[in-house]
Amino acid sequence: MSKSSKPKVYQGVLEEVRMYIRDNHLSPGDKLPSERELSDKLQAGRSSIREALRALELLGLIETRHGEGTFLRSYQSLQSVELLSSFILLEDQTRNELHQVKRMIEKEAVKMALPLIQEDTLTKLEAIVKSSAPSEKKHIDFFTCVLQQANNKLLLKIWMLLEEFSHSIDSVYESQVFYDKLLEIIAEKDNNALESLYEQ
Amino acid sequence: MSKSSKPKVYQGVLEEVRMYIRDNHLSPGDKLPSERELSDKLQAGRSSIREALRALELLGLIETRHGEGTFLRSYQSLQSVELLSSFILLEDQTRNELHQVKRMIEKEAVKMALPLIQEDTLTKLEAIVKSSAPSEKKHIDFFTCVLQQANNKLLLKIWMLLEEFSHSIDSVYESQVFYDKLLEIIAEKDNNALESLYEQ
DNA sequence: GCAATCCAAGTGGTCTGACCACCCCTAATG
DNA sequence: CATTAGGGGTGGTCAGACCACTTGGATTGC
Repeated sequence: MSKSSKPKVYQGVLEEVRMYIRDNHLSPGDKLPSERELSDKLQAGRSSIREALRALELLGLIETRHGEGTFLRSYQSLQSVELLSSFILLEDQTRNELHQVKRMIEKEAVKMALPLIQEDTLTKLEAIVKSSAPSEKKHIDFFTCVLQQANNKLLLKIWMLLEEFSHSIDSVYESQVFYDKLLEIIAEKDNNALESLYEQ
Repeated sequence: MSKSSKPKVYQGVLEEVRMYIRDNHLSPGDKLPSERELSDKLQAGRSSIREALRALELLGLIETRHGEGTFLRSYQSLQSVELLSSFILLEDQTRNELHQVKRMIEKEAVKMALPLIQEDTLTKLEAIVKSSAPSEKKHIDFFTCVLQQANNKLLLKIWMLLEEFSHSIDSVYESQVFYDKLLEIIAEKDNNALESLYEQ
């Protein structure tokens, strides 16, 4: 007759830990009680405690240091994004969609970076384009640089993940002419030309 | 002399499980090997297996049914959203990045969908915009529809993920005027106007 | 023959206790 | 006084034991 399943211990632990953090006003960097202590206080087996802590760790909410303890951690790592993305990509990585999304991000990254690009970055990009490296490395170097300028770590991370996956699936990169034009567009900060370049 | 810490078993298990899913072409709903079987195959204690599975469960990537087994699950919602939001307040920087990326995807999704949008979809969007639903639901409905038309499941998933994060943290949505204009742009399939609308 | 029932096997859920590896601090050592 | 050895605390891992729940086939009763 029951509809909802029995709550699991580790979920209760998550709740308790959260309250502990709130009630003790813990800030990033502060230490949490040890696993054995939590096990004691919360009346739960150490393994259940660990299941909860491991989950929090994977989410990037805490950090454990062997021999030292478990510490609260500021959430900026974007760690969970990485994991989630990789599983999302597992499901149906149709080449076309992947390629389309990646290309879109690259285009928009350039657009974001445009107002922020300085002379030195430009020379750096130029060097990359003119180098004799394989087109794959060239591509990665180029857009890594652009994305850094775009000043959005989240976007950078997403792009790197897509890049990695696309690398293991197919390897379609742009032509030399493409990069030349792109460089020109960046130098002149021409938004419309950028759009047209990516139209094709 | 080693600098990087020893990799933990449960992290290896995560990797293995991911590969297992890929190599066996598992789809959402399919069953994973039992904990004991994994423990056997991967040469790891059952508790380590469980730490990995619990983490995946918290992320909403798998579902475990007592007495039945563990199943792959299509990404629906983070079990952990409340955790994330109540635990840590995202840094401003990250928050902005999130918002920026999400907005960018929405814009590009419209662009992708433009050539594919039919009369009936347009009426549907119109209904959403004119509805009296809270702006949050309106936003989600609107872009879910757009993203479906854009015909790129990957982008849809990425967007849903971001939307969920953003939802638990801040709730800045667009104004009514914004949607009206957007609708008009879609009706007229005006790419340039779209860019300008999103400039601000 | 067919339906209802029961039970054993398989699975997740949890706890306990035992080691190991690692970090830190302190007391003994030189 | 500096160095070192050791002990205690902490996370990391494993093995084994139960329990609770689901399922499906064997058994039973009609």
